[in-house]
Amino acid sequence: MGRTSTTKEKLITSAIELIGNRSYNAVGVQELCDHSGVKKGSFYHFFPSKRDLTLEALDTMWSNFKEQMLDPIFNSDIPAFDKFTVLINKSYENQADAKDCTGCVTGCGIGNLALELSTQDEIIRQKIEQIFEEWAQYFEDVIVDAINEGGLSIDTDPRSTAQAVLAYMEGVSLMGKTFNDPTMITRLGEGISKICISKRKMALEENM
Amino acid sequence: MGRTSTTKEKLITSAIELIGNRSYNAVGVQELCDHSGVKKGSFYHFFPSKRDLTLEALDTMWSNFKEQMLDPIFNSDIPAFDKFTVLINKSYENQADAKDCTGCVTGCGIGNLALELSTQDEIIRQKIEQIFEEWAQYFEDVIVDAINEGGLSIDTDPRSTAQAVLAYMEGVSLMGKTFNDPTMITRLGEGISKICISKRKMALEENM
DNA sequence: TATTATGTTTACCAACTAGTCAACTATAAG
DNA sequence: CTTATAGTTGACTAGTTGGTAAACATAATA
Repeated sequence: MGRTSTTKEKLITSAIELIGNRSYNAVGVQELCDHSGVKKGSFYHFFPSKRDLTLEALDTMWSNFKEQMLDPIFNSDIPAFDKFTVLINKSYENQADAKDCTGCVTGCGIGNLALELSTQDEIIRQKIEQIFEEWAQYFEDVIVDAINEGGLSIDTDPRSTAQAVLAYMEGVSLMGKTFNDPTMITRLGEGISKICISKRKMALEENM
Repeated sequence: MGRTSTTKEKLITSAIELIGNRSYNAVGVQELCDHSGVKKGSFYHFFPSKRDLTLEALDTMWSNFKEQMLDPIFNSDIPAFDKFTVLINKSYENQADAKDCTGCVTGCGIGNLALELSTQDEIIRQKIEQIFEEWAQYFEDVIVDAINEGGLSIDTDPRSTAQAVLAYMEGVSLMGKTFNDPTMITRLGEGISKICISKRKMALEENM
C-alpha cells in the first residue's frame, strides 16, 4: 500500500556517478538530491545518512561490476589465461569512455572509496574488504583452472596469486587515474600474466 | 628583519599527519590549526588556501620519502634485485607502526591523495604524476643495473617495467589499507620480482 | 634604539554541511 | 470509496566550512 517510486534507485545511481567521479567527501547530500531531482526530505526518508546511501551504492556498484564485467568474462569459455586480457581491455574501454565523457580517468570506484574511507569508516572498510575477497575469488578460480590445464605451474599458490593480481589491477587503475591516461591500463595490464608465474619456475629460468 | 617562526613547518607536518591518516576533504583548516597550535589567521598568512598547503605537504612527503626510504636503499650497494625486497620490508614496518599507533594501516600518503584528488584538482594531479615519474626512475635505474649484471633478460623494457612495479606497490598498499593488515604488504610484496621477468623468458618457460 | 618587515591574534563572514520535522499528497489494497 | 501506508515537500536547525581583515606584537637589522 501507499505510493511507489524510483527515488531510492535514482539516489543510488547519482551516488555512483557523482562520488565515482569525485569523492565521498567532495559530494554533499544536497548535490546528490539536485542531481536526482529529489528533495532532501525524500533523501532522509530512504536513507538514515549519506553513509548509508554509500553503503548501498557500494552494493550496487559491485553487482553491476559482476554483471557487466566479471560474470560475462569469467563464466565464459574464453581460455583461462585470456580472461585477464579481456578484463583489462574492457577496463580500458570504460576508462577511455569516462575520459571522453568527463575529461578524467576515474579509476575503480570501489578502490577509490577504499583508499578514501578505510581509515575513517570501519563498516565501509569491511564491506570493501569483503568485495575484494569475492573479486579475488573470481581470479583464484581461473588460476586453478590454468593450473589444471597445465598452463600454470603446479606450485602456484592460487589464493595469494589472485590477491596479487587484484592488487596489481587496482594499482594500474591508480596509475591510469593519476596520469589521466587510459592507455596506461592496457600497457601495464599486460604485466598480469607475469604475476601468475610461480616462484619455482622463476628460479629455474634464472639458470638459463 | 621581522620575526621568525616554525609555524609553516608545523602546519605542513600536521597536514602530512592528519590528511595522511584520513583524507584531504575529511580534514579542515581549523583542525589543521588546532593540531599545530596555530591560529587560523596565521594559517592564511603562510598559505593562500588549504590546497596550497597540500601542494607543499606533497613536496615534503616526497622528499622525506626519498631521504628516508629510496635514497638509502637505491644508492646503496645492496644487490640490484634485493633492493625491492628491502623497500617492501621497510614499507611493512612503516605500516605496522602506523597500525600500532593509530589502529589503521594508512597506506601510501601520495597514492591516497592521487586517488582522492586527481579528478578534482589538475595541479595536484600533475604534481603527483611528476612524483610518480621520479619514483619510477629509481626503479628503472635498478632494473637497468639488473639487466647489465645479467640478473634480468636483455629484452626487458626498463621503463614500463618500472611503472609496473610502482603500480604493483601502490596496489599492494591499497590492499593493505583495505584489509587493515600490514602483513599483506610483505606477503604480496614478494610478487615484485615476477613483474620484472621479461615476456620472452615467460614464453620460453612455457615450453618446460 | 628606532625602523620595518614579519608573524600573531581576534573577530568576523557568507556559504554550506548533514540532518530534522511536521504538514501534505498520492495510491495500493481492502 | 475509504483508509492505511508510503512517499513528497519546504522550511528549519545547529554546527562547520574555507577564507578575510585589521589591529597588534616581536625581533632582526640599519
